[in-house]
Amino acid sequence: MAVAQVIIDIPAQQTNRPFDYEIPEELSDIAVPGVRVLVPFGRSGHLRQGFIWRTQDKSEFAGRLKPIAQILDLDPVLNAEMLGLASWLAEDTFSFLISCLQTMLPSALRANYQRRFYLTAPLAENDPVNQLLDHEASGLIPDKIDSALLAHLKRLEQSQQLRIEYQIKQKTKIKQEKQYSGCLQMTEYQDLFNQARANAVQQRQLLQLLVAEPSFAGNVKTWQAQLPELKSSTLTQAVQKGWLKEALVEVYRQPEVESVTTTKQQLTDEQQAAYEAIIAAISDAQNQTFLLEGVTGSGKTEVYLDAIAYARQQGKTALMLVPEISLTPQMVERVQSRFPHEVAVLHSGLSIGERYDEWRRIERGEAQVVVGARSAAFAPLKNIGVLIMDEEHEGSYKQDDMPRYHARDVILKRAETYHCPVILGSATPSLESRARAQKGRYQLLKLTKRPNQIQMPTVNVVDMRQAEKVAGKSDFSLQLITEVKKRLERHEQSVLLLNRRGYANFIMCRDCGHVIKCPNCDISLTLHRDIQALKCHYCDHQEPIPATCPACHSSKIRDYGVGTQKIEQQLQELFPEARLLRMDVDTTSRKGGHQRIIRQFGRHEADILLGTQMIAKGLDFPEVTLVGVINADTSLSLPDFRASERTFQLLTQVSGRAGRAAKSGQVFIQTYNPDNYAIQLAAKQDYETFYQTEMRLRHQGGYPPYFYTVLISVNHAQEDQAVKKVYQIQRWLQPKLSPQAIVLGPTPRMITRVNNQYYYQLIIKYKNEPRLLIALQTLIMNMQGKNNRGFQLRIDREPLQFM
DNA sequence: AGCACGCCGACT
DNA sequence: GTCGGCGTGCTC
Repeated sequence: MAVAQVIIDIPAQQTNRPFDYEIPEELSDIAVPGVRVLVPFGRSGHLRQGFIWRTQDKSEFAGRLKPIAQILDLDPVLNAEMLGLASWLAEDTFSFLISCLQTMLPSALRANYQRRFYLTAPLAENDPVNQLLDHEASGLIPDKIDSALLAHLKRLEQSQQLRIEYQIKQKTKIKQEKQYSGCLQMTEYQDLFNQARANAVQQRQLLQLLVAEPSFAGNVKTWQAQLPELKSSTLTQAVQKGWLKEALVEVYRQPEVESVTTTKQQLTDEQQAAYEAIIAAISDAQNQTFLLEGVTGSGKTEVYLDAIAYARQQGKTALMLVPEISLTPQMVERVQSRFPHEVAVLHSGLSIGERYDEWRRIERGEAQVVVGARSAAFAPLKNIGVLIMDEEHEGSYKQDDMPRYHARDVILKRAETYHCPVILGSATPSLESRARAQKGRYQLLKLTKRPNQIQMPTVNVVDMRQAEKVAGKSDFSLQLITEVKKRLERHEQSVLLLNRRGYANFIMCRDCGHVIKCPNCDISLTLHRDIQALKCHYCDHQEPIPATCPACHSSKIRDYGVGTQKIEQQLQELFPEARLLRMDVDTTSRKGGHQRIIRQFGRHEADILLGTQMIAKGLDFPEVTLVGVINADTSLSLPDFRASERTFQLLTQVSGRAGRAAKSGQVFIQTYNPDNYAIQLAAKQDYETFYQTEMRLRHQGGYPPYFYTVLISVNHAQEDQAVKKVYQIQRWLQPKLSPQAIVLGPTPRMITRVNNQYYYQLIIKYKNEPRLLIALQTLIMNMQGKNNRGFQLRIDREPLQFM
C-alpha cells in the first residue's frame, strides 16, 4: 500500500510533523511530493488542506490510515528545491513547516475554510441566527464569532433545526472577462438602427458601429475605445435584446505592457570591472556572493541589468529583489523595457489573483526575469543564473511574523542550490555584509563615482542649537528656508525629510501634564488630524480627540511633537504659493497612493515633497536640487545598537536624492547633534570611515556582527505569568550555554503592554553555541502543549528590532 | 481548531 | 445514584 506523508494545515499549528495517509490506487500517479491534497483530519473527519511531503511504501504508524480524499494539483506546486528550502527555513527560523510552505506560495493557493449552516426548520423570529442568513435558508458562520452565538448554533444543530457544513473553497484562480461580439447581419443592424428611438443616443451609436462592422468583438474597454460615451449597461442591454452575444474569456490580470526595448548603456570603468567579475561567476556557475558598494547615483542598477542580460544570454533566469518602497513604476519600466515580455513583477499592490497570475507565469517558464519585494525570494524560477538584492541593508527584507526569515538568507541558500552568484548592492551596506566582505566571504566591488561627471551633492550640517530660526516656526532654520525659496524662484524641486522614527505626535494637557494613552497598550496615542482622531500604532484602538483633559478637565490640551501634517501646515504658511506634496503613512495607505505621489512629483506638479523615511529611496528626479532634513536626531536617541547605523543610512540615502542629473544638488541637515559621527560622516558621504568607526563600537559593546543574537520573547495577559515564564525559560536555557554566551535580561520589552498582553524578553549574544539552536527547537515544541496555555513564545534569530 | 475522554459538583 | 461542567490531549 502506497503511503504519503502529508504536512497538514492545522490552524493552531500545534504539531510540526507529517501525518501518514493512504494513497488510493487511482491517485497513485499524481500523488507526488509537492502537490496539495485534501485529507480528512481528526475525529470529525473534516477535510483540511495539506502538502504531500514524501511518499513511501509503508507506514510506521500503528493505527489505521485514512485515505487522501482529493489531490488539488496535477503538477506539484512545490518542486524538490522548494521543499528542501522549506525544510531549511523551518529549522533556521524556528517555525512550523506548514507556515513555511504557505509563505512560499501565493495566497491564492491557500485553502479558505468556511462553515455554513443550512436551516432544516424555521427559526424563531427573534433568533440571533437570523442575522447570519445570507440566503433563503443558509448563512456563513464567521471565523470570529462570539462563543455564545456559536454555542447557540451548536444547540440548534443538536436539536436538528439546522445542519453545519464545512467547506474548503479554493480562491479564484482564473480570471474571466466578458467579451461582446456582433451576431447579426449588417442589414439587420440597419433595420434596428432605423427603428431605434431618436433619443436613444447610446443605442444608436452602438448600432451605427455594428452597421459598419457587424462582427466587431471585444471587451468593454475595446468597445469603449471606439465609442467613448458607451456605458457597459448598454452592452448588457444589447445582449438581452439579442443584438450581441457575450462570452467569458480567460485573461491574465496583468496584461503584458507594450514596451520599447532599451539597450545597454556605456559602463564606467568601475561598473565594467564589477560587471566582468559577476559574469565570470555566472558563466563558471560559481556560488560567489558579491557586495556591490556604490555611492548613491553610481549606477548600480545598470550593473544589475547587464548581469541579468548576461544570464539570459546563457539561457538562465534571474531574480532581483528590491525594497517594496522602491518598486516604483519607473523602476519596473526600466527592467521591463530592457527585457520585454520576460519580466514578472511581484509586489504588495497586486491583488491575490494578479499575484497568482504572475506566479504562474514564472512557474510555467513564461517569465524568466523576476523583480519583486521580500516574498519574491521564493519565486518559482528554475535554472537561476544570478540573484540580486538591491538596497541590501533595508530592514524590510526581514519578515516580522512567522516565519521570521530574511530574504538575504533565502537567496544565499538558493544560490547554493543553483551554483550561481549573488549580488548584494547598497550605498550603505549593513555592517554584517560589509564585515563579511572584509573577511573575504563576499567579494567587494566598489563604485566610487557617479557616471557622466555628475557631482556628488554638497552637504551642509545646520547646527540647530545656534542657527537662526524662522520666527514662530522653530522647526525651520532660516538657512534651509532661504534655500527652499531659491528653488521656488528657479522652478526647481525640493525634498524635505522628516525623520519620525521613534517620534510621534501625542496629546498632552498643559495644566496637569496628563498624556492620553492607549487603554490596551503602554504607549501614548498619536494624533491624526486628517481623520480627527487619536490612534494607537500598536493595536487598532482609535478614539476621538477630547476637548478637555480627561484627568483635570482643563481645556489647555494640545499636541506635542513634530508631525508631517504640522510641518506641512507651517510650510504652506511660509510659502503660500508653493505646491506641496506630503508623503507618509496617512497619504499612502490607499492602494497605489505611494506611486501616485511619486508620479505627481515626477511630472513637476509640485515644488516641495515632504515626507518620512519612505522618500529616501527610489526617487530619481533631475529637477530635485535641494534636500533638507528637518530633524536628523530623532533616530539617534533610540535604545537600539543599530540607531547610528540607521541614521547614517537614512541621511546618506536621502542626500543622494539631490542633483541626480546635470544640475548640482545641495543638502541641508538640521540637527542638535552636529558633532555626532553618524551625522558628520553621512554629510561627507563617507561610508568607509563610518564602517570602521561603527565596527569599533560594536566590538566594544559586543554586538553584531561580532556576536550572533537571538531574541526570545514571552507574552501573557497577566504580567506576573509572563515574568514567571521568562525566568523559567532562562533557568532552563542557561546551563545549556557555554560561559562565553551573554544573556541580557530577562527584561520587560520597551513597550511592555500591547493589546493587553505583557511582553518580557531575553536576548542571547553568542559566537559559537552548537547546543543553543537545538535547545530552542525543543523550547518551541515544549511551549506548544500542556501547561503553557495563554502564553505566546517568539524566537527571533538576528532580530532587527530589539524593542 | 474540534472533538472525546475524564474526573468533580447540583440535581431528577 | 446520574447529568453535565469544561480541563487535557490527540488527531495518520
